[in-house]
Amino acid sequence: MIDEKVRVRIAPSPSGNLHIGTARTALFNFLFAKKNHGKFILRIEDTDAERTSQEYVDNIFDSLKALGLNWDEGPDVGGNYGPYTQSQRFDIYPKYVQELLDKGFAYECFCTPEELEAEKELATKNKQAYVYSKKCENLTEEDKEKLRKEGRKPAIRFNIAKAQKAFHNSSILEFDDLVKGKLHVDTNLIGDFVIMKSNGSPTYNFAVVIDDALMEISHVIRGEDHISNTYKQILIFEALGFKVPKFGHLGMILAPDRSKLSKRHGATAVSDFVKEGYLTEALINFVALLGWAPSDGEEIKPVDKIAEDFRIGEISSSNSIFEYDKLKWMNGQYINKMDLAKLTDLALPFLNMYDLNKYTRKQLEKIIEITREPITLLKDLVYDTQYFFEKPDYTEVKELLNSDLSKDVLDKFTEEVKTYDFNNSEELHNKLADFRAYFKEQKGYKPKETMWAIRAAVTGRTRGADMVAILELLGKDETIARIEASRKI
RNA sequence: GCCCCCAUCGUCUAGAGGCCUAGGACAACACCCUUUCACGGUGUAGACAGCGAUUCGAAUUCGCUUGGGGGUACCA
Repeated sequence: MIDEKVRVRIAPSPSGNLHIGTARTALFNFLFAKKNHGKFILRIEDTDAERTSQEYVDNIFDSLKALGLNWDEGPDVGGNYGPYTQSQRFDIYPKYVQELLDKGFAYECFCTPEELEAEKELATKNKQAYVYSKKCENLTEEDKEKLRKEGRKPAIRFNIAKAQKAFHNSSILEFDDLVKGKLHVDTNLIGDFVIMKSNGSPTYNFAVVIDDALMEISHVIRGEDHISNTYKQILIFEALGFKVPKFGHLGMILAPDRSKLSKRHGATAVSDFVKEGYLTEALINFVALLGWAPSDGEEIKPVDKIAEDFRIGEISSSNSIFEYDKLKWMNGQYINKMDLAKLTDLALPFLNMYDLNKYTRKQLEKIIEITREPITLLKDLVYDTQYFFEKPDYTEVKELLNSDLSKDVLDKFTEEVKTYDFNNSEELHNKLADFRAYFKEQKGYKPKETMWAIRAAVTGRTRGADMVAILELLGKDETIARIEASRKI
């Protein structure tokens, strides 16, 4: 149990729709906050105006909400530490840049992109690690004045060595990661990085620190791609006299081919998954299992139950591969357990190519109820419910319908069905059972063979929902019409 | 190139020196149930990357190798 005031955040950059990996990071932050009675904060990091768009901001909001990851503070709900959108915080950064400049932990750099590029090329040529040369570190006022007259605008760089020396004994910087344990790096290998661009906007590593410090973030839980940033950030926290938060780095989610999960692997954004018919409940549950395991072995459980059982130190520190098989299985589980009315609401939009007015709401719910079982995605419903809305297509079952067995069965069924009461499902069920039994005894036809013939005639399929329910939904007239149609092919 | 992280069945994982002839889940396969598909049930197959070291004893500790991932921007 962590006793101090817990404040965690998710800080997505709106340069794309909410990625499933970001959703997982958000989830773990959310779980950590819930478990420790802390606050979960949403901050939008839109410093890079070039790649940012409002559409993505909206997508992030909607996706997080759909997943049930509600935030306590954020751009829309506000809070005492706002604004929660980085671009609206631009006026607060210069003050801290100046402080770093004054303390000697930062300096102006007039290097041009070309000069920097040359340095890098030289390092590569000599097979050396590239580290910024610090050639602007000791520029005199005259030098700077001269450069400024040339029209050069300086960027501000952070002085790694100076900060390291001020707060640590050696050049090795170490921190205790919440999930990975002790992590370290030799700060000599970190170049003096830019904290404020020459155009006056802060860079990511600088803005995060200021924001996290001012928002009093206690624990930073994020992907391990940020480990190398952590060292830079720790040094800034220290140089500014801020309390350094605890860090926890999660393994990454990889595609089945072990590369970064990207668009070519299919859906990557939460909204893409939803469009394919994944339930947000299943998505969030599945993603929780990537790197974390429930103590009771019960894998299917809602987020609030997961939160009770969550311990950050038990998260796996390795990467995990995103396999769709288990997600699909889990989605199927959720589809079958979900409240029918709710599921119908979610399913109907997927069926908008059909004339839904053919049926009452009650009947539509019935259709969903009897077709939900074998599906793993909501969009599977399109195919599986087709014969309720359209005339059957017999091409797949032509051979079956023309078999002697089918002819026998349908000869008799055509006559018998006229006597059935379609408004009495129990009777219908019994009549069909008798019908199967009759052919079993008389001809030795297997029950399923008898049913195949009927199913094929009525739906054009050999697989599908419960026949009794199908017959009821279709009604006597339509059933008879379909059987007659099937006999003419 | 350099730096960092990681390493149990195909995949997600349990496992924190003897409970492990390594457990579960998904996927696969077989059988049962059954009006089909599915669900469910039962079962089969399937892993401690390799090599050293420590120890009476190692999946669990240490080192090396290999493999995978990440970082190396005036992107976030």
